Amino acid sequence: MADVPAATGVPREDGAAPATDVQAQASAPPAYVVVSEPRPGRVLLEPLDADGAPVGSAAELARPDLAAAVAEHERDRPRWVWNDTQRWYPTLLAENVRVDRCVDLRLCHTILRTSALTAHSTLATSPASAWDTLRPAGAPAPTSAAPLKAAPLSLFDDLFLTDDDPVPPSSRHKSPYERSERAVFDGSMGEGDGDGKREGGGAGAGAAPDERREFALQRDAIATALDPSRIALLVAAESVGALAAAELRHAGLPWSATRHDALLTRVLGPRPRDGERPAELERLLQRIRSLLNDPTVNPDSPVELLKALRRAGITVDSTREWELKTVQHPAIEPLLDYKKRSRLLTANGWNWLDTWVVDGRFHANYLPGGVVTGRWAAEGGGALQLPKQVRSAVVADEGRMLVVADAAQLEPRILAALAGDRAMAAAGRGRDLYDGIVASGAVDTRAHAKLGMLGAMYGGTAGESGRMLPRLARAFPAAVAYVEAAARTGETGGVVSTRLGRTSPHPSAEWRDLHELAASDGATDALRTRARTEARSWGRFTRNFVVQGTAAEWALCWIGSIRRRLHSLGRRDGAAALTDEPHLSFFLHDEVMVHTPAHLAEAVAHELREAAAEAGRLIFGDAPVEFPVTVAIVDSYDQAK
DNA sequence: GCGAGCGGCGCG
DNA sequence: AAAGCGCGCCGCTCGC
Repeated sequence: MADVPAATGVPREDGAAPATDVQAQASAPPAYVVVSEPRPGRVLLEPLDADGAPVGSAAELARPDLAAAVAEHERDRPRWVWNDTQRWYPTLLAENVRVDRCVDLRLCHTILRTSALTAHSTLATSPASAWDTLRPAGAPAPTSAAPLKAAPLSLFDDLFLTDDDPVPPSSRHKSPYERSERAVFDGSMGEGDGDGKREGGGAGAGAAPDERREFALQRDAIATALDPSRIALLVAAESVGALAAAELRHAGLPWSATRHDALLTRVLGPRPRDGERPAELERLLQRIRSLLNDPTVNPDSPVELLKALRRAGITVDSTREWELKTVQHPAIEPLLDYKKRSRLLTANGWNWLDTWVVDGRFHANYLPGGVVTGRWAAEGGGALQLPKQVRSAVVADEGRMLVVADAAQLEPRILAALAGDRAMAAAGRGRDLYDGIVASGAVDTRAHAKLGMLGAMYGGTAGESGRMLPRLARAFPAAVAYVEAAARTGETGGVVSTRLGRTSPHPSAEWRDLHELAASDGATDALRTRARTEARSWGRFTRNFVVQGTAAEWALCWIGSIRRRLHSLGRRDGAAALTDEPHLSFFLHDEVMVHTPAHLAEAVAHELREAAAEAGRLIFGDAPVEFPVTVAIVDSYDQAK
């Protein structure tokens, strides 16, 4: 059992030592500062040493004083430990306070509760707590009219009522967490600091806030994990991602409302009055109605449209674009044109512009960990679905440039590294991976290589994609075997994990019931067929989970490294605020955009490439897989390709 | 009149 | 060319 820390008097009442005294009293700067809210409007800051034991004095202050206190502490670059980055960081950024590092307890809790690497830990085996149901804090809407959902009720009020439990013992072992987290994201790689041990220390008596108890549980889970360095890197990356997400939202994507309006006017006609169709849509509507011989049909209604098409002798099963394209009929061309332009109006039209672009910026709300695989989600404005059609409205400020980078063939490269497939690694070395697959002789064209690899990673069996699979399996047996094994695990109800240990959810109770029923003696053929369909479907999910999830981990490490490098560039350049230095302004799974002073654009491009190589090393060590990025330095987003 | 669910389509 | 993974958001539909 690990040490039970000695009790230390931790002043926590009003009048406790102000934050500025902490450094004077402590022999060494705190490794962590835990941020909590003992009661509404008050904030408690508790410095901890590298072992998680209290050091110096805690300080309680009023919420408006937080930014100044954080800025003061930040000189020592502690890791800020808080329940939810989205809850604390936006207000700090609003006061121009940037922090280097944090532990996002909410996000890390989710990972550690479900990871196969920490399945035996106290954290994972304890009954569910409020940490399991905590939703990210609702971020403030960019305008009062913005349709962001209201912030969900905080569950932390409950947490503060149950803080009398004993503090769980933290591990005596020094986890690689310290080392890898610093090496990764602080630029201290190779400095070899942080190995000095301090055993014991006080964990405080009784009244520790839930954040500290949760933090101790998480540290224990990491230290006792099957492969601590992987899960440690994952939670560090997840947390730095949370910082980056808040900074991305804070900075926003530079957006020219003028250019956007010009684009809309070009495609749709002048902005109509509320409730009216733009002229170009009206024109197309009349043509469609006339050509279908139906003076009232509404093409926005799939039900009505389908009926009208059938009356006109067009037999289709849906009104999807790809199906309509197979039809020969004069009404089809204007109909597809209508759909295209109508989509622009409803998804990214004037209403979108009014709602989401404020003072020349689109402030997307990114949700780290929002996708089950570990990808980010986004809400509000469809940030992760920005159509290529409107990217010409993303324009750098005067004197600045956009540096756009995307990871080339990221997912198949991730698979090659995961599977240790030397042939596939070689195919991607120094060139486009799909070209390399063609050069290997496995398939005849780049399009086939891409189709085949996507099919292998998504579980496609039909058509061209399925036909490529046997060839790929011969040329790259390790890679194909890897995803096949992941699929098989899912089909039989098992869980799979990414490289760093994010673990897939278990199939639902209904899924398991269906399987038991189908396996029993009296099962009908129909039931068995359904069960097999469901099994394959879940197998496709787990198959893709390992690749998409590990690619997301790569992206988190990339972003963490980029963020550190850009800040360093900015400091050397004398920038005072986040938005003065080169900063991330957009993120899209395997692509980033940096908004930078023009004179630093080349340096930024260099750092983006270096960061990609660093991400590969962090996750895969010396595996001979390259992660090249294509970089474009442009004035507007549409120029990057 | 409200809201869950669906069809459709944008992104990776 | 139109299957296979992960999302968010729109307008419409349909049941309450």
